[in-house]
Amino acid sequence: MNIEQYLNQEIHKALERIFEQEIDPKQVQIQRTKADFEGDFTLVVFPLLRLAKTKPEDAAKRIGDFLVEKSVVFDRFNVVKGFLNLTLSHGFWLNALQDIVQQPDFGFAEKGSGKKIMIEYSSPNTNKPLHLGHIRNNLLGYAVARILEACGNEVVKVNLVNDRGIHICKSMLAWQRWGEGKTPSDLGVKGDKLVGDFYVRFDQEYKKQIEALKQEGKTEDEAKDQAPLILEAREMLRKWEDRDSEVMKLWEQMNSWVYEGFDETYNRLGIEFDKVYYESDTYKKGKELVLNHLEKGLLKKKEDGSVWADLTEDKLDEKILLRSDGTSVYMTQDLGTAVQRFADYDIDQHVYVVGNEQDYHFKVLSLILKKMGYEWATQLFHLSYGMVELPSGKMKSREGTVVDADDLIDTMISTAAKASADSGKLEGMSQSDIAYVHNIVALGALKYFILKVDPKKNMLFNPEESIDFNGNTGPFIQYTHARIRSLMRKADVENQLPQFPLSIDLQPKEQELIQQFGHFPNVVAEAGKSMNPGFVANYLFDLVKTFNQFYHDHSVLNETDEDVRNLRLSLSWQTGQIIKNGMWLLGIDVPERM
RNA sequence: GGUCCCGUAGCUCAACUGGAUAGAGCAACAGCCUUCUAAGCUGUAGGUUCCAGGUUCGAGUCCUGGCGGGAUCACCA
Repeated sequence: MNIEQYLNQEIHKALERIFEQEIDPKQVQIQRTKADFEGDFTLVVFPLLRLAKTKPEDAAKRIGDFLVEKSVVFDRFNVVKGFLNLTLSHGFWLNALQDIVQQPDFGFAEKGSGKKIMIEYSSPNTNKPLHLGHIRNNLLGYAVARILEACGNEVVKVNLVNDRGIHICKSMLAWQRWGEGKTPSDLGVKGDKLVGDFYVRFDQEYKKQIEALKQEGKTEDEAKDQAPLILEAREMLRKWEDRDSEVMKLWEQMNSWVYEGFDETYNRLGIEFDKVYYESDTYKKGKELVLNHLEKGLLKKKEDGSVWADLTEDKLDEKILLRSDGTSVYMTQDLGTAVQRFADYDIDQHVYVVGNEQDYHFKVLSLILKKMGYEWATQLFHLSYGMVELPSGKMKSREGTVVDADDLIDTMISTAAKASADSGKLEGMSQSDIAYVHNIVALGALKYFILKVDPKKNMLFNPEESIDFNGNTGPFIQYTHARIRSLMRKADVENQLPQFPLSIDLQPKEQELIQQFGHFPNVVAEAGKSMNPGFVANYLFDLVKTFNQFYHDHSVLNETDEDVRNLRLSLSWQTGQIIKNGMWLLGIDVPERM
């Protein structure tokens, strides 16, 4: 139990005694007191006026008198309008710190107390390298997975790779024709880049053919439909579906190149999966499910043989589930995999990290499953996130404005290296240690920059200005951690913390720090509930600011009063622990030095 | 056009989900390196929270209607 929960409980009990009746916990609103007012926590008395039947000020005073008189926790109070500002005793704060220090993993709920949750994220196409949009997806998915885990849930992280379809055939065909048999290692490029390049090549050649056909008098649509390249690509897809051995071989080879490239990028980003699904294995799933429900009369078949779900009574359109040739569409696959995953893994919830352009898709998905009678249909959660926009607008591959994930990471690392060299703080360290620090600082900057923004909002990314290392940034938080670790080394208390006495005066900023320590579990819970890592990011920034403000003016090592010195060392150590834990939730490493 | 999301300082974002005088960081200006790491700290300046109504003790937050931006409404995935 953290500080806020404890106070809530105590005050709730007191209120029931004062008003001699049961009180809805929702009416007990306790918040941290605003900086401009005296006090630590504030009780909002407006919701209680119906019980008190007096003016707000009088009710607040009555409650304040009672609390201060009956409990040693509350030292004094003041009343401003309907706000009861309570100041807690020093003893309470010191006890709270004592409790917090004794819980090494504090903020993290006990394992096994929660639900089993599957989270799907990343989900790339194999014909394009990862770009900035994927980075937001990957970072969000990974951070949310860790936060859910910290909230006591068992989490299964999965990736669904789109490795089939006409777009893959385009890359394959282009490579076959113009690739001269050269592999990624022959050319010295990443596999995913190579395949992406041939996808682009296909498109270029395809356009030339379309132009040529238009010169011959065909319409745009006819030209698009009849160009030799597209016909060949379709033929290749047919062969793929017939498991033609030559096509399969090519497909497997080119995919393996892509996966190698993806894995490298995932590694650099520091993200991972418990299981990878491939659409080539799952794309037929769902057909049987649809046919079953067709028999039951839930779905209907049109004259041409296509199967539809009628959602008009839910104010949505009709949705096709099987084409007239009997094949599955995207929705059908997702229906099938959802049913299978809930059965195979016995999960309670399923989170999909997918961009907001698919809001409609997921709305329909859970609606259809609900109509099919699956109780867990309401437990599908679409973690919908906004676009990453550039100063020039949206990323468009045709205009070459796509920000490539690997290029971006490279840029970040060289920027971090330069900033680091300018400061000269890493002198004397080995090259590999220095490279390690540059790497985690660069990625810390990138990850924090993206995660601090509310997922559902579109966000702006300016690659030219790159990312700051000052202010509300990952490196600022990492830097504070490095300084705290340095302090611990110099004080020689790394492994055992000194005990501090329980009778010592606390400075306001010291109380504020302890308050923030106690708030951390709430932040983690809130981040889990709303699947918003931004809560954690912004909390860490607040904490670090408070720490820096205070410690800039107070030397710990030169402190002669041993009690004060021990207390401040403890507060520093604790701040370092929370930074480490909090950044871990975001998937960001913290260095010992930087 | 229907539906969904967004609109907060010059810029990028917060605001503990209905609480007090809307806060940070960039950028600008003025200070602080004999002081545990200056990737830091302290100040100054910057606001009709898109507009208009409504709900109530209280609205950036909730409801209605506008305006602006984005997404989506495929036998693509």
